[in-house]
Amino acid sequence: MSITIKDVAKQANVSISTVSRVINDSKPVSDDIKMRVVKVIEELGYKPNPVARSLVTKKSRLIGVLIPDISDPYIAELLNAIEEVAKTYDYDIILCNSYGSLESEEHYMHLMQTKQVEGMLFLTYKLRTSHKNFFEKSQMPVVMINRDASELNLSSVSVNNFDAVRELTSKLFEDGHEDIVLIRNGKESDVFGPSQYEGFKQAHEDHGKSFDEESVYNGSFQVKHAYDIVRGLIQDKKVPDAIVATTDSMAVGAINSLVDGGYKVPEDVSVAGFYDTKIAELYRPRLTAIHQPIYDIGAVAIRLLIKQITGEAKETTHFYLPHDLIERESTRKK
Amino acid sequence: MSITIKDVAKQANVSISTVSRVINDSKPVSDDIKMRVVKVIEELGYKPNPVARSLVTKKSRLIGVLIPDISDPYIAELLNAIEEVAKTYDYDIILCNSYGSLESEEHYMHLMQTKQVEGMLFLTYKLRTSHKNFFEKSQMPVVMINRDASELNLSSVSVNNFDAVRELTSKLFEDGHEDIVLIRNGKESDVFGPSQYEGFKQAHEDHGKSFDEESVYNGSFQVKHAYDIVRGLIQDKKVPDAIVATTDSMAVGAINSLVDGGYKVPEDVSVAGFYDTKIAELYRPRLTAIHQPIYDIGAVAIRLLIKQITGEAKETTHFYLPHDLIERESTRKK
DNA sequence: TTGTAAGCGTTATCAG
DNA sequence: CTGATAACGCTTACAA
Repeated sequence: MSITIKDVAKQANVSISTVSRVINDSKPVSDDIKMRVVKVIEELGYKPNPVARSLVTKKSRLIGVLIPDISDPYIAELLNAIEEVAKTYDYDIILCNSYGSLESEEHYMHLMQTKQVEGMLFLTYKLRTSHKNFFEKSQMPVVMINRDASELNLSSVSVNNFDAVRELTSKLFEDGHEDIVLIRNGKESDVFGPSQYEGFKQAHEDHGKSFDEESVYNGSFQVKHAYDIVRGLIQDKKVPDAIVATTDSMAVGAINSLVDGGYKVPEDVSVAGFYDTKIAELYRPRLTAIHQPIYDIGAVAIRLLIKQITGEAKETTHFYLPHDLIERESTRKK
Repeated sequence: MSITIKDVAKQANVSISTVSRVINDSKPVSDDIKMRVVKVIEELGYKPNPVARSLVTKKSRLIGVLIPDISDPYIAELLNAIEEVAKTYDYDIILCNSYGSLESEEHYMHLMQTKQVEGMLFLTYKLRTSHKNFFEKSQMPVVMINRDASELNLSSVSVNNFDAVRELTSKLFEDGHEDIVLIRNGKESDVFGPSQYEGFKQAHEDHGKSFDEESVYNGSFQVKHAYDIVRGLIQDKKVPDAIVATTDSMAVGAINSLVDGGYKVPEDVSVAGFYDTKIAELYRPRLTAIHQPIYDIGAVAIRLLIKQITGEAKETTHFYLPHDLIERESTRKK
């Protein structure tokens, strides 16, 4: 039997409403009574029962975070930020890992509703109609990560993927590479796919290069996939000058494949990654990559969500956070 | 205004108790009434309010998971398992990331209590008295991960770290290495430190080698730390034949340091890791490492916890899961 | 400024 | 088998 507001009231010789008032300081309470109550609370070690509280206030102080893969280092770092700032606002996180399966996502979206989370952070590999429908129906505050969700009339935060890929590709052209291949997350996945694709194309245009659809490969987030794609390239004797991967681990997969096939990186082929997760610095050669302010993306997203929950933010907005091009050892000037 | 049990009762022309009964099928309800109610529930899309439910049943269907670092790949994989099996039992996870800070851990442990989680999974770098006190007071079911917690009278699951290090070190001796160094997580951290240390020592004894305290270095979970330790070794011209790191990323840090210092791995020095996380296969040279059934550890832990919650498991037990020695390219026979 | 009492949406007890 | 009704612990009008 835990100790309740009643116990405190009795012990302090006041009504429970008074106790409630001092807990929330929602209404004026005379100083002496307040002190008395506070003292009793301390003595008894009373903690308000959040469940009872939620029942009446309809607020759970819970935020749902729906992501496709916890073990993705990018997502892990995001989570660090989310968790940390949520804590400072006294919110807790309910974590849901969908493995990218739509079924799972749907399951969780409903769960969130019934669990009365106050808002949710959403990161998906592929955005679908059923997501859209859900967000429209449930009036729950949502912010989307790593994707511009203005089309859904949702707030979101990400880097500008178009610019990032364009910049990275351009840099490679400027370094004297002619034949560049893009390995991106499966065609299916259009999280940031479209604009990355466009950025890649744009860079060709910028440098007066002809663009060939064939130079874009659709991998997946799996390392092995990138590995296999490059192995295919080697077998077909279509090894390019440079490879842009839209994930650090895909870049690593590509490099491994190249090395296993007898090529040197960056001497024979330049390879660049995306995100700049820990492995970029850890792997040898160190990865040239687009650095994303991952922690900040998470932090901005959760703050934005909390503002929406409290009503401080009304309009939906999209935040683009700045990225950087970090040159390391996996690319070179020709 | 969400739809409640009352609405269903009214619509179906029964009392709310009847509705409650069909929801939980806690008591017999005649078939026709049951059908009527079910139908109304479907039509109205009624979902019981878990908060109200919790208030009366004192059950939250929430499990707290307290860990020191989400972005540690080992922990991320653990989380995958935890999350996945929790879902099948219809529990949700509240995730708390302490960054290894005791203060944070204490904060969260109390939070768990007030949030009425039904049980918790606990993973810490260092076990302290205040943890012990907490677990004793709160009668909450707890299972400890990666550490034998029998001394706290708590259930736990891990591999046998003593055996694992002993085996790995022995293998290195058998391969002809003489001078082996152990780089483990900081001395402070005694998660698995003591028994790993003992295992290392035991291997020396097993092979009739003299053991020198000096061959044990206390790093931290940080890659950089391992890197620096090895750099120090190089500067002091005390480069050993082989290095055992108690973490894959520490092994990578060690190798990087060696390579940057002009040594070849495994030609000059053999380096072995621990855990066998993704990077072991990704990095070149591929890491020789102790493989841990990480997913299984998580899965067993959460199942055990749930059993404790439901009362199926009464006794506290410690599970040792089997490990493997995976030989790859970062070590060699001399 | 303080207290009384009516909920919040369920489950559970107890009659019928 | 079914229906009132009392909790659960708290917030919040409404009175005093």
